[in-house]
Amino acid sequence: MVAAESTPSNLGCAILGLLARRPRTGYDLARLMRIPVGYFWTARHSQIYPELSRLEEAGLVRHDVVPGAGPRPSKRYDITPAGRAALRSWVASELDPQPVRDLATLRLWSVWVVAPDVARGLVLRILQLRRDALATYETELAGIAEDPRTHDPSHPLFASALTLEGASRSARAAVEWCEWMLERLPAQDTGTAAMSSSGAGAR
Amino acid sequence: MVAAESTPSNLGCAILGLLARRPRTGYDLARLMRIPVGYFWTARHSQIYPELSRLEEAGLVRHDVVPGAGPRPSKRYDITPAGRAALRSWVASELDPQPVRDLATLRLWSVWVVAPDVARGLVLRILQLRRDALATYETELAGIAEDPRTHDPSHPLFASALTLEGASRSARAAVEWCEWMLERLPAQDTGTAAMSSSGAGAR
DNA sequence: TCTTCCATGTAACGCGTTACATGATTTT
DNA sequence: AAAATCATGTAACGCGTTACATGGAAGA
Repeated sequence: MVAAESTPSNLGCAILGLLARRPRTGYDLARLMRIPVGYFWTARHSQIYPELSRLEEAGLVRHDVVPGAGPRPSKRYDITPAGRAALRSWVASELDPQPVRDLATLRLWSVWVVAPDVARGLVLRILQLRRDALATYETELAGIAEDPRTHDPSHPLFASALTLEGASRSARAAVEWCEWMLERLPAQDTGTAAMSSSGAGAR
Repeated sequence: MVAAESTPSNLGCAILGLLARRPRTGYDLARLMRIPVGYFWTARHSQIYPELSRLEEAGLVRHDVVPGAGPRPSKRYDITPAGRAALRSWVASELDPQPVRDLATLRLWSVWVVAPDVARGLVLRILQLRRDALATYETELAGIAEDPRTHDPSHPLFASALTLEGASRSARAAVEWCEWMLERLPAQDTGTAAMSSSGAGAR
């Protein structure tokens, strides 16, 4: 009844989701969109500032100016009741299947064109990336797991625990997959001789 | 030495990866970029046709005209030796960590703002999508698993089996995660009475 | 007769990345 | 003295999606 009611973009809803937890400056939001929201959705500050303007124009957020934090006055954004309603409606709305975009797997699709040791190098690199990611998620999950509020479905920590658990399981599955692939890609037993100078190993 | 040697885009390399397996028309490529390459990388025909022109200009693919297949003459594309070299070089090149973009998890991040039964509905929907995906991958994997060439690292089927195995494991992890979430989101025990007509179950 | 499949392209638009631009405070 | 952090914005460019455009053959 009040505003235009057009559902904001996914980015807009990501921002609303952060502001529903607590008020933030644009700079804060940009940092949080790397960690921890960046574990499943990323955005740069160059996207965030214009989006905040749009959300404000739609009446979903508002801001006041806090002079303290930075050198110049910062804008501290907060979600409005209309914004909260838009967020709820978005969470409950129909979810369509989403296209996947996974460069690592795309490369593996063509891994048959390279020598087995090069293939092994690629898999080892993917394994390293996934292990690093897994460690990050597990550390963060450990930091909140003790908190009993992770069991309260109406508390933000509940949702944080769910998403971190999902990220962990996904990364762990990827790590196991990489190890499975390495079993199928035996390290070169260097034939007979004449191969010691190769340089085939690392990049 | 021959051409400009600028690495083609990811889309270009995806196309080269398909053409390295066998010659195809643009239409064929568009279909394959839905299934099975679409399981980890998607592209529409409106992207593919211009990209084929760019690849041809760079000398990485060439085409001949086959009058048979369609109503108008079709262009049958094939990879050139330079294209094969570019593909090999891309597969072996340094792989950086890639941003994830997962709308389902983004929604779950804000799931604490909705009522538990709405949250359950979202998780059930995600579960359904992942189960469907898992069934697709497993069917396709079963279709090639018997073939001994899936064990030959220089055969395309080897790479197909790797990627399908990864997609399966990822989907299975997601299914198990959804089931884990459902345990934490008990179905509403409907208080006392007056709830028999709910319809809370299916979508 | 209508829809689907084969087959190829172009145009408009939106989202996301990279780079440009400025500048004070705090840490190294 | 230099670099990183806090803090906010704009501009250019590229990739991806949706829609526009055409049209013959085969099946429902």
